[in-house]
Amino acid sequence: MEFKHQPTVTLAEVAEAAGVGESTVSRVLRNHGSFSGKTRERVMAAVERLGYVPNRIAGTLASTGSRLVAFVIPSLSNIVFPDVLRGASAVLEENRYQAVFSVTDYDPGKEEALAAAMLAWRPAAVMLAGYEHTEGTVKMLRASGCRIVELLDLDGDALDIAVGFSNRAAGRESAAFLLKRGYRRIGYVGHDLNRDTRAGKRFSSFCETLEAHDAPLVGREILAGASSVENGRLGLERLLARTTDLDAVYFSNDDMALGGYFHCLAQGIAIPSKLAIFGYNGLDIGRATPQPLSTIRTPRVATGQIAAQLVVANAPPQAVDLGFELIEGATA
Amino acid sequence: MEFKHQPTVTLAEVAEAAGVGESTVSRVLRNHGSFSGKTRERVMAAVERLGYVPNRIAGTLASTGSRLVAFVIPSLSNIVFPDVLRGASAVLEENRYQAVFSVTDYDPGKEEALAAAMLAWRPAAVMLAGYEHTEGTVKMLRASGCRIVELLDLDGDALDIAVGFSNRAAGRESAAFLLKRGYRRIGYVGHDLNRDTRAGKRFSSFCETLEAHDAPLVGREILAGASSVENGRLGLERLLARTTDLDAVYFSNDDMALGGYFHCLAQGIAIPSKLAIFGYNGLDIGRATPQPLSTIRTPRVATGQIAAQLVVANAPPQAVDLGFELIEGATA
DNA sequence: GGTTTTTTTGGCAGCGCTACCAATTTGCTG
DNA sequence: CAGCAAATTGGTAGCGCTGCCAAAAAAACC
Repeated sequence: MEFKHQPTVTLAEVAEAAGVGESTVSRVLRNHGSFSGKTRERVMAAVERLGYVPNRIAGTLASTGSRLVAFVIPSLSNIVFPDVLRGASAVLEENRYQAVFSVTDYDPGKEEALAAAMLAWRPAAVMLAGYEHTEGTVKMLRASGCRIVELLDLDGDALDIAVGFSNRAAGRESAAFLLKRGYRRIGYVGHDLNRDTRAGKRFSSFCETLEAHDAPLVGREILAGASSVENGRLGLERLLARTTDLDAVYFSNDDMALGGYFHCLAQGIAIPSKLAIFGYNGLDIGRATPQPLSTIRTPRVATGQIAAQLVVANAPPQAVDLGFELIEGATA
Repeated sequence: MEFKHQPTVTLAEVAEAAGVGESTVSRVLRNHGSFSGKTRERVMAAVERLGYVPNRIAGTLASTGSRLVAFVIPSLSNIVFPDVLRGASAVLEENRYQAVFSVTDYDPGKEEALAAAMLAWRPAAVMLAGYEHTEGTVKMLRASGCRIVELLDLDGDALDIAVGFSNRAAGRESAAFLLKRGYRRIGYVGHDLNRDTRAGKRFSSFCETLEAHDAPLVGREILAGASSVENGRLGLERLLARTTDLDAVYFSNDDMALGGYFHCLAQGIAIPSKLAIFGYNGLDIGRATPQPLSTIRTPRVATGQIAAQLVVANAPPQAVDLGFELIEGATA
């Protein structure tokens, strides 16, 4: 079966059927401008009768400014981004905006290509992760005239709107917490940092903080793939095989940390007395493990919500710091 | 700062700058129709020079059929749906389609409203979860003339295309597996089944299978909220408090099952000798727990991929069964 | 060189809607 | 009931692009 367009009902046909002008139908449907009660009823009756569905493509083209919001996100596997989308989509739906998205796989080149494709839809705003974009991407976005929202990072200069928190501060506070608890021989298990630059920022300020307190990082294990529970488990296993006397390990995020936690459970390594574990993100699952995971809870859903609200309200350029919360947990 | 449209470069301006006609620019840009090599170069040079970004809104309006694919999904918290989106978006991006989405929160009324909003964008296809839609939704979709893809369920009649697997079969096989292992006093812990009808189908065929083998369900605990690790833990705790001598528990999905698993770990309940645990979904995390989770692995990403491929290829109506895989694991 | 083909090109009418403006109707005031 | 303001309507020119058609240019052929 080849695709066949149904004969679509147009606004003009509704106008005809209702015995009014096209612009009147348009006004009624958008509830914009003035019209009498009976006109409204006649139009609505015709709409109902014909099963009219407005064509937003045509509407958008004719009017200035669209109600599309474009998300260009690195991944859908990392729960962070579905969470952001979730927060944003609720707000956007309420305001009759439509979300469109594409996934870059943490590849800046792909980000540029996808951003270009997105701009072709003339969105009201483009939402991106963080500040690291190619020159081409920045130039394009700037030239597009649409709002630009950078999410989940505040360590840098925003192009327009930024919503999130400081990853550097998160790394710093994580380190400070471990030091305060008396850990001195600290290691790191993480995933590919070149791609996930926010994890990279956390890691570097984590290390700096350790050094500033004369307890430099003792060992690290960086795994090539994406973050995952299995990689966390594998990473900790490797790190422990190589580095002795570790008393705490910082993970690039909770997925990885849970992997490490499971490794300890499986190997009978006492937590936190023998080895402390600290994560990042504050996933729900970390609250339900036998020992709650020590981590930093990030405002992922709120980031999406606030970002969407600012776009809907067409707010002035600004950086909104939503902060984060350190969860002491029981693994560190 | 109020939103201000930049003076946008149009195709007509590019044509002017390149010294060719509008249709020639259009042909070159879409690589469609014929044009000479030098024309191509001149056009591309002008595009580059002016920083022209095609307007897909206008393009879609002018041509027949759009390259938008609409997803109307129940949730972004349940990893199932991000996984489906992930699979689909890769295929769609390769084919220059654009994904748009909205979230129903498992509310059929909201699904209807959002589907209507989606149709206003005249998508090439609408992708929905499962078969349970309101009469209004079905009528609208049918009338729209766009492709309809129902995902993750095959127990029912497809409107057009369906991609997924049988949830009833999954429930049946889960029960058969537990019975084969010798468990006879089996309980269930699940989340709200009215909303998640696919979980409901699994549960009912699970129960039927147990009854057919003279080992009817011994107890159940249904939690009001969404599925989550914490609810799974809480659910199992409640069920155990009420029902004695259970030897196995079936969970509505892996999130819930992990919660149950953690409860057992925390309470020192030996798995599987004292209590067996069986989940559903086959999340990666279940492979990394000290004892791998016994579960059914569902082809979530593949569901998205295949669905997208069928839409892109404009395939005839069909139901594609991708099956599932029973993971024996070590918890049952 | 003169045709006949084939390839390349430009013009222009929409796609379905919104924004603007002018026309019409209604409501009030004195 | 004239006289004017306010509320309601319809007409229509685009929005930026694609698809069709006919014209022009290039290539192929006798």
